[in-house]
Amino acid sequence: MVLPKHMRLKGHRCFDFIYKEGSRFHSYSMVLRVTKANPKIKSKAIIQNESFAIKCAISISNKVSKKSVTRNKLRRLFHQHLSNRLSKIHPEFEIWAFISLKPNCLKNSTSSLLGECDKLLFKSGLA
RNA sequence: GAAAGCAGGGGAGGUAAUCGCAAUUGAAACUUCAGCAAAAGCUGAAGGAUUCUAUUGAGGAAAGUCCGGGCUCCCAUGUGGCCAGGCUUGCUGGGUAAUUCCCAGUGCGGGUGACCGUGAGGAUAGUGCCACAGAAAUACACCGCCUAAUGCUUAAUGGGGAAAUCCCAACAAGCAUGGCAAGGGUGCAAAGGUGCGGUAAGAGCGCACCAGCAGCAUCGAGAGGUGCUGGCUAGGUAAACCCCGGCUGGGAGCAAGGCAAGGGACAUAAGGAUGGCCAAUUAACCUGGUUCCUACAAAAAGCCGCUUGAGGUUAUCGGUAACGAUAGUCCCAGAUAGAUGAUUCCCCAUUCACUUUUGAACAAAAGAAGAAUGAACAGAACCCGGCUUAUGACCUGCUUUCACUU
Repeated sequence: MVLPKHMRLKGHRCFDFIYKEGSRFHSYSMVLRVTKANPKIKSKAIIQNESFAIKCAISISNKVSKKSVTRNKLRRLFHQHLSNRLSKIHPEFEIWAFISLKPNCLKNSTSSLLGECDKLLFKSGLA
């Protein structure tokens, strides 16, 4: 299962913004960045008359694995997990979240990775 | 029956269900704009983080980015020829848009064979290099072999002489001049190889066979094949320079490039004008601000390019084949922080254990309730054609060798 469209983060400017402004939460095998949304940066084409949601993105670099198959599997795993956890939450304003995996994350099993992800989400106050 | 060789097929099972994602078609509602209308509203256009419906949704290598193109932009460019430069370009003929690719052959090498491999012009155009070793590497005689020739010494023996330490001839031995390239040794390589003859010893010196070269005849479209004759033939390296033949505008790559919108504004940076004005502080210096000049970007965000193409597929014809021609038919991913996933039951397939029958046993056949598994390599990013590398189970065809039976 993949994240639905309204929960995805898009556009290069958004990522630049979150890299600069986001508050960071570290763990052994990943980094979570969270900010409030910056509506100025959003693409003009998108008209915001919807209820606010948490927008997520995941970055898995080539250093994690050179094979795109394993990267795809990790991405799908995280997408499914995040959509299960965060789809029911409706915050008062829009929040952007961004998880980047560190190169050593393949040493852990998938269930422990998801556990780490839950801890970080709790730490940041999202869940 | 066994062991092999070659060529293919086929690649997360199913016209399954539910949920989810991407693209597209259609419908509905919504939003915006325009027009009409007194108003409610109606009509038209556009839009997408809405809803519903339908269709489609990754590979044989999508990979490596090693070649060749298409396409796009920049630079150069009148046309033709010659020269220079560049090219791992190099047996022959064909195929292709093109190639370092493919097909069919030739030569050479490997295999009992089916078959496989092949970086296959020139070393007699020239220049260079060949360490170490070895006497000598484009030239030789260290060891060795030889006394036929010439010279010298000794000289059995024979002859002459009255005799002599005399003279003549001379078997044999030794030495020198010389002959040899057989053998030894060195080395990747030592003046074609093996054998017989021949010789003082040897040597293509002669002969036979083999290798190479040249000429002639003949077969073939050609690379080349076969036969005859001749003389007797000097290692390697051209991925050393080079010679010969062939080909050849250069560069960047879809983040190519184009369009729309927006704009020389705001902001930033460095300096100059020994400029003007203002401030600290009256003048000069200095510092800061402002003005003017210069540079830079936001810009990888929207749309196009973008997937109808040297396309797939079927039939017929031509061709040994690669491939080509004609006709019919089909439309089959197009994302841009980047879509293909998850769950479930049934069916199917394989394996395991189970039952029955045949059977001494191994095993074979049938059966149906059950369990496990549904795989390896691997993920499109402008598009094609090749090459290379990775890859589990299964299936098909042709051929070879060996063994057995008839």
